[in-house]
Amino acid sequence: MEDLGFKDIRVRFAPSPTGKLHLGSARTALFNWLVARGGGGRLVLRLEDTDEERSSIDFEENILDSLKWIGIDWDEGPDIGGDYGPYRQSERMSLYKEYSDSLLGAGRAYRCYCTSDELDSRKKAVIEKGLPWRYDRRCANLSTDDINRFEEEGRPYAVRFRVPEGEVVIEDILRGEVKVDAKEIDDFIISRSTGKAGFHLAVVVDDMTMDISIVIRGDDHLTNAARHVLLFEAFGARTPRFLHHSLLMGPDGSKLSKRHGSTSVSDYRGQGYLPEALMNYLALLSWSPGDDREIFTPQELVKEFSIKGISASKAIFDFDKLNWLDRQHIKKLSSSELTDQVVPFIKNSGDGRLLGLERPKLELAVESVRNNMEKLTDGLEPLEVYVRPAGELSEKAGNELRKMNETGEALGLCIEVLRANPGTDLETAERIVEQMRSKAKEKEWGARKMLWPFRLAVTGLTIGPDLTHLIMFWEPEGCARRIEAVREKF
RNA sequence: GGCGCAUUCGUCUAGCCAGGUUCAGGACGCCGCCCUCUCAAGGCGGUAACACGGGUUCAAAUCCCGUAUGCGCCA
Repeated sequence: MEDLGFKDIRVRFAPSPTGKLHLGSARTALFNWLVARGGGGRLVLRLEDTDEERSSIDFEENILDSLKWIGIDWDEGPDIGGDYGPYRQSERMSLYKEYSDSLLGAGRAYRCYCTSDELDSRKKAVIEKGLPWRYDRRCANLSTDDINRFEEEGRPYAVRFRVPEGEVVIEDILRGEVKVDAKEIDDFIISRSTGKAGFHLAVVVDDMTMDISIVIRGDDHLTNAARHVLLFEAFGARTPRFLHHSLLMGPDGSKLSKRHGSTSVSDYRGQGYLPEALMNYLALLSWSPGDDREIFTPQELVKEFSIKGISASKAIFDFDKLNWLDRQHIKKLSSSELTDQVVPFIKNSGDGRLLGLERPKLELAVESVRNNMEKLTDGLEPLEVYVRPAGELSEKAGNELRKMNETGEALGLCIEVLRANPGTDLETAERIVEQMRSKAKEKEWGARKMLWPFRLAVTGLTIGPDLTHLIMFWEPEGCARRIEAVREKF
């Protein structure tokens, strides 16, 4: 991680608990986390829960759980506290009021008594003329008389920020200096008529009082950042550096949403993706180490990550690549680790038969279907081969067996070889397969003539794991019995 | 509508800042071949891009200016 010129890096991730943790948000959180962990900084988790209608404790839990699951931890937050708390905006309302009042007192903000109906009709009129609507500053310079009259009427008021003239410069790490003419910004509301803080004020007060040095968030806030810079300046505070990363898009190029399928981290968890694979994939969208490497563990990401490697252009979510990456991470797990990962999904599937297996057998079984897995859940169906009763053939398998000549003879030879080679290790299994091959050769058969009926008889299926795994699982004698069970039916 | 940001294979990207070594490299996907008892996995090969138009320069994916498109923000 390069030196960004900060003595103390403090970054923050500030989700609204109005939905499950979205992949896009997770990506934002990841960038923050990588900057913090890679640069010896601190990551602050802040909940922007001011929307009481839509916020819920369930979503809050989902967000925290999802972050933890994917491997992101934080140094300060609503669950663990910290020196800059509280970390829920709903608990910081008096702070916002204080700052809003200070702006009011300094003349940098003013009371606006316009009702939303009045605003709407004026807006409509302006737009009909084809002009861009901005707040018309009707209340910007109210006389004392006017104010007194409104107050006597008991009219509620919002507080608007008095946007000064001039050019606003946003120092963005990815995009350089982004300049916005303050004329483009209307006098936005910093405190609603309900007394609640406006979004922009809350964000700035929080970032300021929480001593955030780099604000890393989505591109959708880039133009909002101009408002924020103005507020920082009005408060006489140091403006943080910004990094606005690109947004996550769906395959059709629009913002990733439910239309494109699952969008929440917990959905992917449920579908059997490994957390390190999802993290790896999210990091790879918009970030590259500068060379050809693509597969990274979380630790490697922290080590290799650099802001310089982030691209400013859009990122389209590609399910195929995620699946491929998940497979790569599945390959890295030991049999035992992989089994640990798969077991919860077996439990979830309600198939008790597999759970009845002894651990070594289960590991063997799981190992044998590893190459069929893109996701952990992909292992479930192929695993069923191990709990099929002996002698039961699928329709396809039965047809295949009947189709072949000299099946009986082949199966007999298989049994012979199996019984001649007791043993449960891989070497024995390999030897058995080899001997079956040589028997076939002696008969001047292709290997298929021997091995295909063997598979069909032992598993009852036309697809399944490698023969050596089947032999190790049932052991030679078990295989022989399973073959006999099939022969009885012929 | 105004403003802002972005634009290299279908997708993620390397290269761009410090122009020539690039008729543009890697990965996913797709296609083909090989391996093979099955399904996979794996190996090998192929497909496919510098948005467009002007400049600057001996030379531009790389620098500058426009245009187009996409996305975002303001409502």
